[in-house]
Amino acid sequence: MNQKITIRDVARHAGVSVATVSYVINGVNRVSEDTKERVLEAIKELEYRPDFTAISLSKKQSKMLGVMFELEESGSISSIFYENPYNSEFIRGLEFVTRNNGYDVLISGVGKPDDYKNWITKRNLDGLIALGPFPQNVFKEMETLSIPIVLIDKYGEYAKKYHNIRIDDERGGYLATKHLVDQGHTRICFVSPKLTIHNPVDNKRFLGYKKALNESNMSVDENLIFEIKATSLEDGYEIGKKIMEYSGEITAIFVTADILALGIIKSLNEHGKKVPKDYSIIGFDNISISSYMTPALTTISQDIFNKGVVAGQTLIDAVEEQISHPKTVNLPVKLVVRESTKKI
Amino acid sequence: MNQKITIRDVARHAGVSVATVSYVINGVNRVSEDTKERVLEAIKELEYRPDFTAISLSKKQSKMLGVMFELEESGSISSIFYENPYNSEFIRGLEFVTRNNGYDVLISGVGKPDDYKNWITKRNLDGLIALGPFPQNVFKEMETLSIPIVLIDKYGEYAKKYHNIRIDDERGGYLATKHLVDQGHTRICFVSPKLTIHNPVDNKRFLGYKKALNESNMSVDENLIFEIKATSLEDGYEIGKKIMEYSGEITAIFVTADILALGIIKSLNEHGKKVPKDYSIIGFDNISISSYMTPALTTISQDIFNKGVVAGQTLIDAVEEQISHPKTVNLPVKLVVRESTKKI
DNA sequence: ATAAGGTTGTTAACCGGTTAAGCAAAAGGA
DNA sequence: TCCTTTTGCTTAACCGGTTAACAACCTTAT
Repeated sequence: MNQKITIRDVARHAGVSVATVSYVINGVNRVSEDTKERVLEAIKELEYRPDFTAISLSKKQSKMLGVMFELEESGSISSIFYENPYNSEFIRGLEFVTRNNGYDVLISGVGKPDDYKNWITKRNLDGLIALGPFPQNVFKEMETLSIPIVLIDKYGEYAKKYHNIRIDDERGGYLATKHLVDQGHTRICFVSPKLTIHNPVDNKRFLGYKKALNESNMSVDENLIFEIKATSLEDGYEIGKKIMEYSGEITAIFVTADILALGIIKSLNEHGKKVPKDYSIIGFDNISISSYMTPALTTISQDIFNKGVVAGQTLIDAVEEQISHPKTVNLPVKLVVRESTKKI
Repeated sequence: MNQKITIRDVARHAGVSVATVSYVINGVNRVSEDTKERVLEAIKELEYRPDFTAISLSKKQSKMLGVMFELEESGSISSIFYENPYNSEFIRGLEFVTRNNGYDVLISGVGKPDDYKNWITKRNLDGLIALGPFPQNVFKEMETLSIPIVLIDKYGEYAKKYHNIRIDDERGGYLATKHLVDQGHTRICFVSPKLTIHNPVDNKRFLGYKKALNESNMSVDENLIFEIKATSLEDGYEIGKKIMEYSGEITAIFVTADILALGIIKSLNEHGKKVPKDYSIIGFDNISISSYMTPALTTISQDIFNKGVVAGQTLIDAVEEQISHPKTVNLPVKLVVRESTKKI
């Protein structure tokens, strides 16, 4: 390979010192128009491209942001991460804004306790986005990190220390349930990951579910709460079977992720049940395929791309010290009625 | 932040020189067991983590691999990239192997001609994977790059200079068409991106389509070739409308991507047509949702995760100089029969 | 005329690692 | 015994940038 062009080559070519070249590149106002032009000329002629690695080392910032989420035992990024287009769409929004600001994004998972800290330190990441659920202890570990952190869809005490981007989950839960209630349903399943203190997102949605029921003088029937292990097609399918095994009456299902709805519907179909004839079903997220399924899925829509954009912008602002105090952004949700729900 | 622990801290703490510490870390066999132990001890005590940035600078290798693909005009990564789970699944396989080898992967798009070269140089990427279609001139540009390159699903003269991972596209096209022919179909649509010299993948699949028809004494009817612009739900939907507008007879459809099939089916349904009653449809790729759609999609399956793994391993081998000459791997395809096709 | 300040540029240390070269002491060979 | 190797460790230059400190020159004010 032909030798790499360095800042020293440029300096020599322009007849100035390396410092001057550096100043020109960084827009430091210490150089005369005259020399600035000569330097710029040299840069162009030599096709000089500053080396990020060297810049990182001396400036102690890498122009790289990390995205962290749960990891499989295998050490592989959870297939669920990729299976659910929600995450892909988020990343797309994120990269849109980071790219336009000269940042690259690195994706990793939370594996062994110390792993991701290692990763952050080694790669000199400038900031971190925490996506998806992970064990509580990770948050404790995070405190020792000295880079800005943006949490996605997190609630709780620990979350207060960081920046937060989330949607109005309670309202989402409420809108979904209300829609079903308005259509005359009274036996409405709630399907979500386990409702624990560690899962406040779904707790909030559950709160909305409960609120809508209560408003119509109904109460939560514990038998209608179904728990999935992970947000995947497979898990949706499995929970669909469970629902089919239930002996009581069910006329509608509220699932906290569109992707789960797909799995559930397959299950129902295999049992000879039709949506929305036999069951109304409403999802959450409004991923792109939702409108292409048959039947098209009624769902609670959130602008996931935009969520990624806001998260990215917030993190960059924090990294570049435009903001210092923890900032929380609440994004709106709305009901999108399609074909999977109908009046009873 | 508490000062970063550097190799000099470790050296001081262990009472040796930095060189010795470096040798210990890199397993250079020049250090006595005794001092090695002291150094290791110091590393542990101080929780020292070598800085990749510094390593990159001096070793001139970044332990980062790039994934390059087409870019939207907006400068954003093509939404299609994320919309099609094919790509996500590939990346998942890729990251599985890179992660286990200490590499991180950076994703970018091909934007302005010079853009991605800039990116590669600036980030000191060790290797590159080229995914998805891009303009011919990019390949010419690539020649000036001095890092190993792995091409995914590429054919043609230019491809011979690089490593290639692909599947047996012709056989895929053949199997799909043969399946439909075996079921008694004679009026079979072929839906794919434009068949040009720049799109050899779909050309190969078309060859298989043609071969299967010819074997049964049928010939290609130009009217049954439908062209989509991009591999997206939206484009599938649009082409579905076109198919509905066609006045001649059609009983089956072969699409070169599952995601397109979803869009087409929606279109058909809106015109009151049912799959597989009115139309048999077969896809390509076997993405995860294919088996969860209604009807479940008959398709040509390729192991996309594995494709990512093989691509990653090949690139790493090339980077680490385990292989020098261009290597080509052909992965198998197979027919997966589900519900979207039936005997006429 | 001189001090003070602004403008434009250079020198050299530094970021945190790697590694060629050098050197002393121990081991091996004649 | 003396010379050559080997072993074990250190010194210092280097990777490609940034930036504090300094210097020379040119204005302007007093």
